[in-house]
Amino acid sequence: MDPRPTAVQAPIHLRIADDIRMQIERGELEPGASLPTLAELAARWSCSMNSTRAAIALLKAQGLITSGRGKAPTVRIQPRKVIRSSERHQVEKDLVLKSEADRAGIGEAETNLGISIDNQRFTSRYDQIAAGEMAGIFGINPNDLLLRRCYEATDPMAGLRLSWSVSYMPVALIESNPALLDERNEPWPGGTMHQLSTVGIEIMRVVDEVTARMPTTVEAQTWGLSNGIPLVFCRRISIDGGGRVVEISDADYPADRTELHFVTPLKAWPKSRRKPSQHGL
Amino acid sequence: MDPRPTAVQAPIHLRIADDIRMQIERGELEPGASLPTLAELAARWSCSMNSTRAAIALLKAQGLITSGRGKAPTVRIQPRKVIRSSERHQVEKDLVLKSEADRAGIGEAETNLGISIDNQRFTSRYDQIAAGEMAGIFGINPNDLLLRRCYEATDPMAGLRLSWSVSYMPVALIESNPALLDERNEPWPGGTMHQLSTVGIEIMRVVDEVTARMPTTVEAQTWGLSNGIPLVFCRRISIDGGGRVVEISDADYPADRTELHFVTPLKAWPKSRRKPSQHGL
DNA sequence: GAGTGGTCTAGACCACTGT
DNA sequence: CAGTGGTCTAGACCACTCC
Repeated sequence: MDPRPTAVQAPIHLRIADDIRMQIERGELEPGASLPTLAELAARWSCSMNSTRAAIALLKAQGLITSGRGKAPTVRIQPRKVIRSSERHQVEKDLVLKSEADRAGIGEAETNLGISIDNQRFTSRYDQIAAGEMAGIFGINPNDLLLRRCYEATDPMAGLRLSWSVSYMPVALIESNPALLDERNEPWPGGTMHQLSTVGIEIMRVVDEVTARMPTTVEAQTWGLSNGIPLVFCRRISIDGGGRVVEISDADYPADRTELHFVTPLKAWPKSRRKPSQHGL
Repeated sequence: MDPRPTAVQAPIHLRIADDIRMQIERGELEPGASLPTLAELAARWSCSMNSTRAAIALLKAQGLITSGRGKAPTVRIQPRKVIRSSERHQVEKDLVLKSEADRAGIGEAETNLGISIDNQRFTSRYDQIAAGEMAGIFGINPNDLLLRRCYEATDPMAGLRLSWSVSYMPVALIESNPALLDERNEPWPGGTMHQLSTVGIEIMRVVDEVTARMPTTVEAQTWGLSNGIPLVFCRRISIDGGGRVVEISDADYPADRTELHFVTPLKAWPKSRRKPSQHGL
């Protein structure tokens, strides 16, 4: 019944890759250590160099190693992860009540990354688009206008992207304060929460929707991602007291240097609750 | 100064892959549609079939297409995403107060996936290990024992993994109820929240730490993942009223069929707050 | 300059899909 | 069965690193 008569020998490049992966997991190859050269692997496994190339390519695609011309492949060194916590939502909301001096320099720009504000080149770009497919989330018509704000921070030295996000807000909600429609007012002290407060909107709930995907070739270049590193995609939906969706913000985070934290406080059980029934034993 | 005299022509396989990717993004190639064969691509781009293979392999590694022997590669069809919301934490906590009848069938097993409970084969395995590197998070000694509980659900028809998680709890915290140490009591009606309640522990805060990584070859097989699909990794840390870490739970989610939702309620501004100062204009 | 990995070719064999 | 993609080889040229 089983189409395979016995266990079929796995392809040579998979066996080579698996062997190296196990050496890495066992710690025999430490981060930063050099792997055998393609020629050495080919000799050891009695196969062509193209097969060893395929094995190395697979490990690169899995994010385990890095390689480049002229030098042996090395075990990938995990960069320190930057933590981005959902507690920031409350912090940003509280900031609205502070003085402009306190809010200064806490615009959308600086909140995106926890490191070296001085070494970031920050750009923001505003335009207006039809809501289209996003109309359903906002509960508006597809022809209604959204203000689209694109934010990007790059490292001017390396030319690499450090953060990226796109924000959408219905123009009808905010046009009573024309300053909100003008990108020349970026960076806005206090960020989006304060911007919305100027038109009487208070965010009461934030929903973060998280998934991941592989970057395209150009995205990998833009972020300076080595092969095999996914992008974590987070869509933040901000909702006001009336349950109205006010803002949607999409952001990408490189998985090798980012960890998203979400804190969920739970309501206490009533003091007078009956003791839960035992189970088992 | 620039080492590149002019723009260097990108490698042929990247140009082919990029061309196909743009066709997909523009909608000229719909999900499920067949791509040109390797031979057709080779003829169209005047290159060898191995180069077209490399292009197809790259698109597979980026999760855009699927391919297999004997048939043309096709544009990947995105499976419907299962939503796993952090609001479940509160739901599970509330469940502890319900009757055993209400709690029945809501163990760790069924909470992992939102679909077809009948078609899951569920396994759980308990053992005890030294805390080791996790001691720091729990605030215990590395030699102290942790109860490790491994949960896995598989589709008995396809033989594929549907969910997977590992939970760690200090044995010292729960050994006063020996039933908690015995895997034969799985599935426990009401799940971990109820188990902890039997030893007087109430979870007051849950922190979810989220990142992503590429699966290894065997993980891709186990989950039935096609190439280029990352695994979203979520570490859930459960904390009681005294700020003590009570449980750590690690889980993987296939990024192509999972979306993690995190809801953050925000505290209201005081009614008497001063009007925020305007900005710009 | 020697050695490395990256790119690319031509060609072979095999497993699998369709008809 | 013909046609497809998957695997694999041998060999070439190039860009890059290190000595």
